[in-house]
Amino acid sequence: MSDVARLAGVSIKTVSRVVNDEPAVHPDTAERVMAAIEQLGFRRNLGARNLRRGSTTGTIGLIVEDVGNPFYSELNRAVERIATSFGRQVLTGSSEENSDRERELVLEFCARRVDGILVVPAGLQHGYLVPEMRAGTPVVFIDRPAGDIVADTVLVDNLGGTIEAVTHLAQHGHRRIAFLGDSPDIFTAAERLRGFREGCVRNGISYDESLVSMGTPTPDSVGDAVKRLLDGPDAATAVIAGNNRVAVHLLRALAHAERRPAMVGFDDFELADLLNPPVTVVAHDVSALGHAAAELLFARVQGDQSPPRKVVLPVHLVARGSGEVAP
Amino acid sequence: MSDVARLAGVSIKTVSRVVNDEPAVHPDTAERVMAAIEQLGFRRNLGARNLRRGSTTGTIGLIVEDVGNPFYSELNRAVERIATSFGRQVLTGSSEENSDRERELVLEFCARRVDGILVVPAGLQHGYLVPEMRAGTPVVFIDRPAGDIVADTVLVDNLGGTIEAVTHLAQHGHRRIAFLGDSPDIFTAAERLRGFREGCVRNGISYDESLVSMGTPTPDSVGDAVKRLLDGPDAATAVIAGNNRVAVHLLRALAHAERRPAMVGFDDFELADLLNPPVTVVAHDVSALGHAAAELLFARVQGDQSPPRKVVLPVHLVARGSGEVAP
DNA sequence: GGACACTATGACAACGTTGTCTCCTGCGGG
DNA sequence: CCCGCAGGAGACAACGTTGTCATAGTGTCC
Repeated sequence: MSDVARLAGVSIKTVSRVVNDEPAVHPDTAERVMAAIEQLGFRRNLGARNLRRGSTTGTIGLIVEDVGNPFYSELNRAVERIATSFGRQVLTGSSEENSDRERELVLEFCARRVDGILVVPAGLQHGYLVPEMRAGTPVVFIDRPAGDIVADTVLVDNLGGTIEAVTHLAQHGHRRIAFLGDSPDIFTAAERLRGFREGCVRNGISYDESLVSMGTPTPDSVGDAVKRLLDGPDAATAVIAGNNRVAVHLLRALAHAERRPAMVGFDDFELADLLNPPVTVVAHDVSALGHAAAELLFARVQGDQSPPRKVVLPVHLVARGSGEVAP
Repeated sequence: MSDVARLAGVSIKTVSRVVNDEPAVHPDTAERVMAAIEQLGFRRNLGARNLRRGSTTGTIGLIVEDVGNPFYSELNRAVERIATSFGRQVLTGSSEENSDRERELVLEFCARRVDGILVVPAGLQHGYLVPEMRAGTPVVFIDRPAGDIVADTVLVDNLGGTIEAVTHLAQHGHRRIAFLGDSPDIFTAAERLRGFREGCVRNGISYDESLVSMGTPTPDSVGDAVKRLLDGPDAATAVIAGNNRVAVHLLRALAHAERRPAMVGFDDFELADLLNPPVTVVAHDVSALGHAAAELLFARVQGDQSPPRKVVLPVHLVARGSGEVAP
């Protein structure tokens, strides 16, 4: 900046005025300054600016499990859209479902003085956030609630969605329904399992623990579960996939099975309608999730001091075929 | 920081020494300082630190067309992985295939003094980058080359891949092959079209322009093209989808067609193997693309001054069924 | 002609850090 | 007893900006 000032023959403050479009600069002077800026390729240092102004940094942080997972990337996109409309940039990070990594990312973002943080929490302990939140960094939890603090949260109706899935299968005559879920440490997985149990109760189906398999989904783990649950005289005639990754592994495991059970997945996914049979899912609007969370965050950024809010977005069952086959 | 200093009864410089793990601080003093830090919830301001040290900001920028597209989110993930290994954070942005937006994002990132930029360029003019690059911000182009400057670039073998696709179809007896591509303004689309033409020549097929349809893929545009190209006496018996989005729309358009042509897609996608028939694709390793680009960028960040490099990653045809049906 | 308003500009401090230099204290060796 | 040296700590400037205040010049009005 001082280089520009020297070249234009003005003071550094005048350069500042020009780059900030402040009034009270003579057009001729402004033009000289602009020319100097152009010539030197000057670009103002936003870091220094933010430091001096004590203002916001114009960035927000987004932490998800894995930015490469289509579910989270759609979320990322929705968040980015809102952030852009508020003139903010987005710093992203993948926690890899590891609470230490989550913490590290959050604190790193705080040290960078992001204006706010959106997080799909991996851990259950968020006490470390208290000082940051007290210091004025708003935090909104997405898809899963905070572990041990009260904070803004946006969720989907995991319970209701899974109940709906069970009911749908029951209405098509299924009495033995299996449930394949992610690790029960994950809120959504636990909640959906709860919904499964509740759904069984409501539909007069006796809840059978031997038809439940929970755990981080891998091709092998899901394949084994399929063998175990869908074989034998007491085999399940229908199966619910607890999330999109379970669903993918399940579909692959079933591809070469002789007898295909009815199936409903939680989370919609691309091409679900083109499979054979098309996959019935409990769908929810991931964009809306990101949208709602980001809107809430920016309300906080702009000073909203109301009590922490908890938003639960609706889900709806999309019947495509796989869930409508008889036992 | 001065609050911490006051509380601990030391100078602000000593606090600095403690948070930087500098030697020559008495253990007792350090402990007092740590306690004060804990009590006040102090977190050092990285912006101020970077300003003072004149060092790197510890961030890199990544600009893609759409962070929500699985192709780019996988890229994002690969980049993030390398960035993390170099202790950097990633700022992401979606250009939406708009060159003005691309420029805006790049300049914004530069103003934030990112250590380097990875960009899937939307535009063809990159002269605006020259001052930034001269000022020391390395830039690596991903998936598409820079328009009018020489710069590091990582591409995939679009030409070879499409030739391979045509050859594959020709070997299965197809003589009338259609090509559905994205807008020809996009480098990869143009390159693949060139590969299509070259593939026809090499396989003794007369290149028929009426079997080509280029343009931003939408369900309607692809649906119309399908009707036009796959109907009538001179209809194509096989079709090549120029990228993953064309492929998805194409599959949907073909789902209810009476006669299904053979098909090969460029870009692999999840569940391609589970469709009926499974989709043959020209696959490439998106992670490797991000990996290579990020590695190259960090080499530059760390001072590599060698001439700009151009890396072309290989592709390979994955035969799954849809490309092996006879005319 | 002096008080006043207004325009255009600059000097200087401050944002929160850290690098450099200086200072103080205690200790061991001559 | 004095000197030098090392460990521990602080004063101060500087990073690149911008907010505040001051200043000089130019009309304008009574």
